[in-house]
Amino acid sequence: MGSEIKSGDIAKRLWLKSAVFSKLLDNSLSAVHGIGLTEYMVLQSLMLAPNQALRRVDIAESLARTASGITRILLPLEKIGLVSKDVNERDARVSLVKITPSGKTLFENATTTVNAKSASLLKNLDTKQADSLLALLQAI
Amino acid sequence: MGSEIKSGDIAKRLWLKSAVFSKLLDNSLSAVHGIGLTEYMVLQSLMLAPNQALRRVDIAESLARTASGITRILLPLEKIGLVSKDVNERDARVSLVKITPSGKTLFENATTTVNAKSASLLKNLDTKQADSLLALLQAI
DNA sequence: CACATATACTTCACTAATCAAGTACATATT
DNA sequence: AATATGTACTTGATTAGTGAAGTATATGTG
Repeated sequence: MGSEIKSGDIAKRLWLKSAVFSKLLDNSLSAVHGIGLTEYMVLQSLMLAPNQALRRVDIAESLARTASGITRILLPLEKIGLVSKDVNERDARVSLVKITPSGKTLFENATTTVNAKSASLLKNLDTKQADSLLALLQAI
Repeated sequence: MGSEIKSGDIAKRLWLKSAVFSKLLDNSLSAVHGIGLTEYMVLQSLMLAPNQALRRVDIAESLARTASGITRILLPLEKIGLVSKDVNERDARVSLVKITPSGKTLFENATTTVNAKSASLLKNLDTKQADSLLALLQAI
């Protein structure tokens, strides 16, 4: 049953490539926009959300982090005004997070950086291969 | 130029899937074998090396970590006897790392766990898709 | 309604990893 | 040979993230 072996190899490659990509993307984002990759991903979750607001637990869920991790990430983001707190009238436990106009602007600019850097990291792949890779990553 | 956008999506998916996979693999390894995923990857680097010995800088390079990170990872691995220090007569700066017999045994067992867990995480993919994904991850 | 259980979030203590500085040794240059 | 530069590694301070415990609020059940 060689397919298990192959699965292990896929997982290890995924681990390694992600480490390389994350480091380079993180460096680019920090240098140009002053936020890290995880912070960027938080902003993206908020941008994709209906009303551009989410509960902390939902951000955690969507990024495979813990609630406490999200609490810590949001502190500086709020301090520099990229996100803001919003109350939920139905449930006083939740403190909704909303992306601010300046958060949106920064996100759009940062997205340009992420896309450009990613393209340079994936320059070995032709269009068909890139489509295929994206589809496979979405399938798993 | 939509290909940049796609590249960004690939990078983000890679980041997210790797987080999910790493967490689950790490949990399985810790529970069953008492080592983390990074420690497992260090052992793998040593297993694949000629003579099953490597310099710290080479381990760091092969795993996309820093030298100081490797120093810290090796401490407990040496303490529990999975690796051992070896001197290099040509160059007194380097302290070679060698996998021990018990390190080899543990690595073989841990590999079974990694492969099984990975296969379960990739069960959505058929053989052809898995081949394709592995090839693409190796190409980038 | 009262009470048990569940959920959202935060805080504390800890872990894994980084970067920068320091030490020891090696290699090249003069 | 003396000195400068480079390389391998370690250490101290810091950062990002985790897990467990605590607080506050909500929901379901006798």
